Amino acid sequence: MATPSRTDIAPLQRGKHAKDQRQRALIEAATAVFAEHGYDAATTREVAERAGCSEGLIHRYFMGKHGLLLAIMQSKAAGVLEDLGSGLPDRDTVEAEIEQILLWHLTCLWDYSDFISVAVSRATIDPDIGRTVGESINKQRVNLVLDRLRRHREAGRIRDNVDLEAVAEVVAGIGLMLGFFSQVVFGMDRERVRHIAIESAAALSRGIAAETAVQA
Amino acid sequence: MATPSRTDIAPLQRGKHAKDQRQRALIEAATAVFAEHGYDAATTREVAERAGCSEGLIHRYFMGKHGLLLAIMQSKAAGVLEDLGSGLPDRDTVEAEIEQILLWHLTCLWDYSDFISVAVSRATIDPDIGRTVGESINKQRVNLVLDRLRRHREAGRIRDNVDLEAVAEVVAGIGLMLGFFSQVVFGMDRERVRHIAIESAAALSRGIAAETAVQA
Amino acid sequence: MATPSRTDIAPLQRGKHAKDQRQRALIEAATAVFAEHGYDAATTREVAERAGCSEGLIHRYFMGKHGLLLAIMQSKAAGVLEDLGSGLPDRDTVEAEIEQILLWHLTCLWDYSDFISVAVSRATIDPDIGRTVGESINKQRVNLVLDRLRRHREAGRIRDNVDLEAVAEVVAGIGLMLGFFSQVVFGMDRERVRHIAIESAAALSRGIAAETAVQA
Amino acid sequence: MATPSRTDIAPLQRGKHAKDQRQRALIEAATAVFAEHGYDAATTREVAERAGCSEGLIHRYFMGKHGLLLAIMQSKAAGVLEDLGSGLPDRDTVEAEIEQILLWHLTCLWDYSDFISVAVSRATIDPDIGRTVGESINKQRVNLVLDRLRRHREAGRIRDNVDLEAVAEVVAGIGLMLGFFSQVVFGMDRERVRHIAIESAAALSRGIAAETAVQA
DNA sequence: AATGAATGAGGATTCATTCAT
DNA sequence: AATGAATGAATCCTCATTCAT
Repeated sequence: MATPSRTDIAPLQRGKHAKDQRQRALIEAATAVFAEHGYDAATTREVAERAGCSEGLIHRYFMGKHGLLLAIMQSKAAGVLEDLGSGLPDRDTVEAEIEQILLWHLTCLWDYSDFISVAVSRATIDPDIGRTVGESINKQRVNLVLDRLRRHREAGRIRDNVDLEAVAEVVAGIGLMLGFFSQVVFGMDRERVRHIAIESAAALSRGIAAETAVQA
Repeated sequence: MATPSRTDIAPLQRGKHAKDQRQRALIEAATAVFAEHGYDAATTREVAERAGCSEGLIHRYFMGKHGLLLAIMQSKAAGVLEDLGSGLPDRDTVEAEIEQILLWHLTCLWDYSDFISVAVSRATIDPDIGRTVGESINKQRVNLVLDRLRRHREAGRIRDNVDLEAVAEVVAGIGLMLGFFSQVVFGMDRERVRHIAIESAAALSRGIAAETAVQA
Repeated sequence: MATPSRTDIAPLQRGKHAKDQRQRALIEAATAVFAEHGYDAATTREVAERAGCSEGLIHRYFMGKHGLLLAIMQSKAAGVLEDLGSGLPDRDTVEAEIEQILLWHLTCLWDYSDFISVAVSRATIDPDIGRTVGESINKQRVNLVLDRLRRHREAGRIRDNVDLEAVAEVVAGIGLMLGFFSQVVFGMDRERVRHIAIESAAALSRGIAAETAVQA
Repeated sequence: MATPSRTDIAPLQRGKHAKDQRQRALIEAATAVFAEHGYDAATTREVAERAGCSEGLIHRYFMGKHGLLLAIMQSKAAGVLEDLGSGLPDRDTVEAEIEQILLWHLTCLWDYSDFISVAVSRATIDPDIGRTVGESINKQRVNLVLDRLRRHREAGRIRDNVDLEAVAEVVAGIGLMLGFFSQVVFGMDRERVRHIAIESAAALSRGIAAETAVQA
């Protein structure tokens, strides 16, 4: 999946935008290697080898191993949120909306599982990473969910006495749990996870639906 | 020569169950140190120092650093589940039940945050740990939730068409999210987390409640 | 002395003697950087930066870092001896002669302290440098002193039984000691050093003066 | 050459005072290696190999390469001064006194040439070393010379108008010049150096002798 | 002719593990 | 049974040098 289409054979060209390409390759390789062995146990040598360039470049480009980790976080966090923002159409019911959000997490976090692994395993140790994960990734995800729920509330589909922010937090949390832990960490069957997502979307949406809606 | 006979203060006595005591001290120290720096970056030297004994013992008792990690997992996983099993009385309503479960997670995972940090950050890297976390900790937690929900279903308080196992999975997931990530990793205000737990218990219980219950 | 007269801003002109200028800049920069960090610890990058050109030029012009060191030695050794040869007028008394030589050392070695630092610290390690320092710098310095003393001997101002070469060696040695070690390395007060130079010139000249001279 | 008399064959014993022995061996080896290649170019690996122990010990004992350098300075500086302080009997004439001092330098600095090389080549670069060399080694040497000259002044053998401290500085300087630079760096014939020392002792002592003494 | 990007060999240092006491 | 001294493998990083532009 990484670097899917290299048109030419030669991986290392001298000039031009080869630099960007190599930085990208380094980030991809590092994401994989860090996810596999853990950041500390991963070696810059393996990263460089897998990226097809010399170790020195890691230090030239990213000012060391830790800089590379930071670069991963920035680059990937942006990627995740971009993916999340686009391609989720508005839904007519709260249930469909939540279901869509959860299913999106299943797909996206599966694709980004290496990155999430690295982020999660570093979040408690490295303050920088912790902040990035907490603020950039989690908060923005919650906000996105919140925006979507607000539309439904305004349409009168959500009870008045529900704390919408709390619900958004929970939905985002369930997304992370199912998308990352259940699927990736615990290796649960993906169909089963999908089912759980749909079930919980149903339960939760029923739980917050406006009372008239329930009766209808 | 070192500390030959300390009658009172001495944490290290010669005979008896001094061995158990030292093992315990080592496990406690290692939990803290591993949580602080991460398993790989943590040094056996610091662990030994904080436990007040020599590095060599780590190898004698646990057959190395990794063995110590395993010992932590076993020892602490048992502790968490034991805490969970006891002291949670049956509740009369589904909402109270779920709320109680979530609030328990908040307390317990806070107390065990070091252990959870270590477990979570190693789960994706170390297959042994991954299995322990997945099967011992997560599965048993889900089962415990499931048992409690079953009682309510049998009492007719839960809809027939709800997949109870899925709900148990979600409840346990929310517990982990709020108890560990929100509280510990993201440093969210604990009162706020508590509020979210209560809100989501309410929403979820409403969502799975038997229809008559809703009308009532 | 460095960057003697750049009339315009542009340091890098294309044609002409821009090459000489850059070589000179490189040598000046290298002298300073080598003196500051020591030859081995100094980096070609810093040299190039300070000279305002690219690292590659060091290899094109001097065939590498060591070639640059050699170029420094040649260039600066010539400079020192040139300064020494000129501008020291003949003196009427042995004392004035020796005093003048010593005081010249004080001035000149102060100006060239970077170069002397490099030369001295490499002399014992690098055979090439050792030879340059020993033969080019020291021997020629001694010879110059010797020439001047010979004039005084021929004028009957120096005892017959004095080994003039030995005295020349010692005078040159004192010059180096006071001019470099006392002033530069030990950071002794320059006025104090000057006083010592004058005192020792007096003592030494008395010690080698023809006996009649003493009685006079 | 170093460590000439190890009584037993086994170089590495486990317990007891093997530690002191290994520290000594490390210092000796490092002195040689640093003198040969220069501090920066010298490798801890070669030091360890030549000392017959592992690189790790350098860091355990001396907290790194630089600590080893410091240890050399302390250890050897003490050695030089100890050698200097003892075994120089009082002399009856100023000439004999100065001659003895200079000849002692020739012997001692020859024996310690590796150490002096290291000290001199680092003195201008490393502030710590510069201070040690300047204050511990040079100042104390000058003071020792000064003490001896004072005895002769009190005995009326030295002119009143001579600045004794200046003379001491010069004598110590000549000692370093001849003992280290002439002998070691420039590789001058040792007999020739000896001759120069004697000549300069004669000249200098005549130059500072009390006037009556000259007439006598 | 000059640049600056890339290399790769090599170095100090760290640390889990072993072993003699 | 416990210590702590010693090891040596392995790591991140630096930097002189080369090369394509």
